[in-house]
Amino acid sequence: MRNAEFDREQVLRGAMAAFMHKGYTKTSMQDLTQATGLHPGSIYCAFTNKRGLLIAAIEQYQQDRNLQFNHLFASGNNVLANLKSYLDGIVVECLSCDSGQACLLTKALNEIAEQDDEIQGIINQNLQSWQRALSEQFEAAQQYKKFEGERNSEQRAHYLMMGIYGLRTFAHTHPQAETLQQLADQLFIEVCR
Amino acid sequence: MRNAEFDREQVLRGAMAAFMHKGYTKTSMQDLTQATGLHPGSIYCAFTNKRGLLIAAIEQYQQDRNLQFNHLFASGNNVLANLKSYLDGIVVECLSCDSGQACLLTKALNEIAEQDDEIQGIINQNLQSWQRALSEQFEAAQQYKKFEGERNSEQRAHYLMMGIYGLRTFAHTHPQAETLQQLADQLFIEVCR
DNA sequence: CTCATTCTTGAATGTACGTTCAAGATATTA
DNA sequence: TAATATCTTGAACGTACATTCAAGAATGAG
Repeated sequence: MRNAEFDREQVLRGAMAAFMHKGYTKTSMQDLTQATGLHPGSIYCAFTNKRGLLIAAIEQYQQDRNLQFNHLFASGNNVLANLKSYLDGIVVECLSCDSGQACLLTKALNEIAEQDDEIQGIINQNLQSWQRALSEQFEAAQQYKKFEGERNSEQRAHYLMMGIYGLRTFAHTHPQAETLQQLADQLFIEVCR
Repeated sequence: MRNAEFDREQVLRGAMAAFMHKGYTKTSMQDLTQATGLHPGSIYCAFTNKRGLLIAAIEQYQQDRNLQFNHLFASGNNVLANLKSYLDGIVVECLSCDSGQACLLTKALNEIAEQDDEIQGIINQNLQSWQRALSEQFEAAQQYKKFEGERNSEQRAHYLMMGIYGLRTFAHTHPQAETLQQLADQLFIEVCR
């Protein structure tokens, strides 16, 4: 008989930002009411829990990332150039560390790992789907370039993910454009070898 | 007129384990009294704070790691073989994830980053010294093998650190020996190219 | 043995947090 | 417009936490 007043996506992006900035545990409900513009009661009505809000935020994060990913790789050809752009984008993201622009998935993974099986499972699923998407790109890339190495697409995806995880952590201690860019370039060369 | 009864190193290793397992924020004082065998009052007397205990634990961690590192690389020759062993050791460590065997430095870095400047600084210093140690090994390695690539030792150290960070995170979602070992092998090949 | 000093103990304290809920506001239906 | 259903509000609640402190125990000096 009456619709919710708030914009769910906007609320979730606010929560996302808060969780990414402070981490799950250190983000208080007060932080979240401020970040989402919702009062405690509304949050509990809509998401059950602080934990439920995190889960919903992760879902939204994944959806946003998927859209962005698909958009970037939409152009049928030039797969490797797209991959390079993708990596460069991550470097830029690491540098714009105004408010701890980490990946929500890995941030939550590092914090919750081995504590909350359900969330762990959700994150794993999302990272798996990311891995699959990367694998597909490497598969497609083979039509444009014959790789020297004898690794399959999944192994390349694994290596790239490892590199991106590492790049993000490394950026915390070395937030310099040239250093990060050089690492990303090297990573790109290596993963396409 | 009276000496402390507890063994400082033993206490700090207990605290280390607790912090690595649950993360700083989620480790309660109760956890810490259990992990260290000390009562709250003693902890506050000896380390001022929960935060002070973390700082002391990080210091101890670094000292332990340094010892281990120096021991492994003590043999004057065979630098590259040592490096390989070092990486293999990390893989093993990632797999023995009984109780979240992460690196305390990166764990704290991911959790505290941009929140506590002093701790951030301490971690940065420790990671810098690790980087220097790795650089030195690559420098020494040049006497045994001429690298193809035109990267300097510092750049190789950077890349290796990125890889190790990434490997540790990757292990959370793929705790399988062959997958991790393959990534470590690939990383070793790449960093020595 | 006695005293002085230091360390240990763990219950008590204040605070900050996640969560609840009943009253109020608003929109839709008839 | 009246009735009803739903959403919003934010103060109040219980709990769990980091921290304190005063009393007790142990050590070394004289």
